[in-house]
Amino acid sequence: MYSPTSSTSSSSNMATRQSLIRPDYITPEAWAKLDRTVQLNLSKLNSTFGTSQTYIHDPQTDGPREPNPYLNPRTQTSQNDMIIDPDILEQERLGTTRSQPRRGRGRGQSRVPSGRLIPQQTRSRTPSRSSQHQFSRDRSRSPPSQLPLPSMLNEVEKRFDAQLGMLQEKIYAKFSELEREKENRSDTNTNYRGPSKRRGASTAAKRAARRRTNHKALPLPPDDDTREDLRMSKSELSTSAQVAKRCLQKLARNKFRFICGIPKGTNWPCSAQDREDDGDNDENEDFYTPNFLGDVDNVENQEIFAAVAAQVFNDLQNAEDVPDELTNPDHHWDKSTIFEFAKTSFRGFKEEWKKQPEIDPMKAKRGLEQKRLLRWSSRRKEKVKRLAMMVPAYVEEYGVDPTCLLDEKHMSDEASGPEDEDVETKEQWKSRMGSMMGISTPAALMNVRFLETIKPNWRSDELSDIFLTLHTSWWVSLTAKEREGYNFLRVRDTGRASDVIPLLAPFNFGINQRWLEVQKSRGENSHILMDWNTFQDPDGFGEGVEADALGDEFQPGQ
DNA sequence: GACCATTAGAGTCCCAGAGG
DNA sequence: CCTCTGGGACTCTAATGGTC
Repeated sequence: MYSPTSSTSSSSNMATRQSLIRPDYITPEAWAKLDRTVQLNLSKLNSTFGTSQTYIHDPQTDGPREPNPYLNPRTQTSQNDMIIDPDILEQERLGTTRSQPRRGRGRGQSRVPSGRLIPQQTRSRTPSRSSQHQFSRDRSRSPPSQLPLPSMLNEVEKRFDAQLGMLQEKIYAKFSELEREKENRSDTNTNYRGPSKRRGASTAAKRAARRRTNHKALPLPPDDDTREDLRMSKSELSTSAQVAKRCLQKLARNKFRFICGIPKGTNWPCSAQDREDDGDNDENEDFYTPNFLGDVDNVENQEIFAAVAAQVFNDLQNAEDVPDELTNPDHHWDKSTIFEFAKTSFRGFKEEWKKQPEIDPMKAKRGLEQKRLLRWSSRRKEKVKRLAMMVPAYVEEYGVDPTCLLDEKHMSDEASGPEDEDVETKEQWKSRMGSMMGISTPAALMNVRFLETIKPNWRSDELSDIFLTLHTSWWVSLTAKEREGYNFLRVRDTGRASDVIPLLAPFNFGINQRWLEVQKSRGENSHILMDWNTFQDPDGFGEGVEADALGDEFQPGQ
């Protein structure tokens, strides 16, 4: 790239003779005080990264073949490591010139002049222009090119044309999108005076426009603040946007599994190598394998995210395939949204991958424990719902309302397997449960499943009795047919108990005081038990019975 | 970003009833 | 008798939010 200070002359005289260009961010006073060398360097930087000063081409000092660098950016794109700022070409197409700094640019970046080339840092394999300039003296010692100058120029021109062709495709695609946005605007705003549709569009853009006419319009990028971006966190989204986000996330997740060839319920491979060693190479070689040792920034993983984004986005190009949840024009999402969702899925899959015994035995064990806790938790919640249904009957029979006692944390747990499979196998456990229920034949055992009730040691017999009364009342209320629907048999009083302390202190009467004394003497759970024995019994229960009896002459059990 | 607990929702299993 | 459908209970998966 030509710059005012990149004269072909290498003599120091030439350098000092050159007109040094003061960057406009340095005042003339400050400039005058600077060392000549510093001025030269700043001048070079200014010319390389942009200046607002107008440079008039002087054939006498610049040479007859050197173009004015700021007149036509296309003439400067013969380097592989440079790309054209798409906005520039877009402006050229529109015949407009940007006179204001671009929106969203930082202060320093806004100094970049219109029409300059921007370094393509991520792909650059050759030193940037500025660094080449800095080492121009070294370069001058390198052997001269074997190509004569006109051939070199032709070669450069060819490379430029090829690169420009690709860039134009991308730019016109973007431009077409902008056009579509304007079309949409013009539907609601008849005062729109933008370029007429299709005029000047390339063949590619026209083809794209024709394709679009057959497709359902996808959400456009937000042009104002009213559209909800599905990348926002769930709590920040409206209900409909949450539904859309869930839908798109699911599409990304399913596509992720699909292109990796790992259906739901299948373990993720430990590595690509393991997968190859697994046997059917022909089958596996078509699939991506995530690198779970890496994170979301890993190049291999990013490739997968990009593939997921591209394929999901492509799948949604047909109107028939777009789920209703994703057709709301008030929601914004695009390929980058799907890319982000693929990252989210990856994180989940990585956790899943880690929970394999061969990857992390401890985590695998913990994962199984988590699943068990989840099952138990959902059973406790279901139990509270059932007991709550029987409250009216309880009130009718005993005259007191037990609703305040019903909390999921205070329900006893029910296990569908042995406490420790290393001590007792599942079959042994089932056989033991069967014998307690009077079922001993293997054939009969085949058809039943058991839930072993675990006695919570912290709970008093009085509170346990109330829950049992409610539960029995619910069970009796069912028809024989309904009871048959519950194919789990509950086994009580097996001796299995738990010292797990609920994180919600019960009413005083609900506490097993002997257990509490032992726990307090140990001291290890004193921080959890701080507020235990501080909740006075409600009317009709525990000490509340006496108070209630004095007031209402009521006795429990009436 | 890892880890964990919680949550929503989908999947699975079993059964009953309707209809051919 | 077979198939389909719907419902309930239970289980599992994946997302989410909070904390570190």
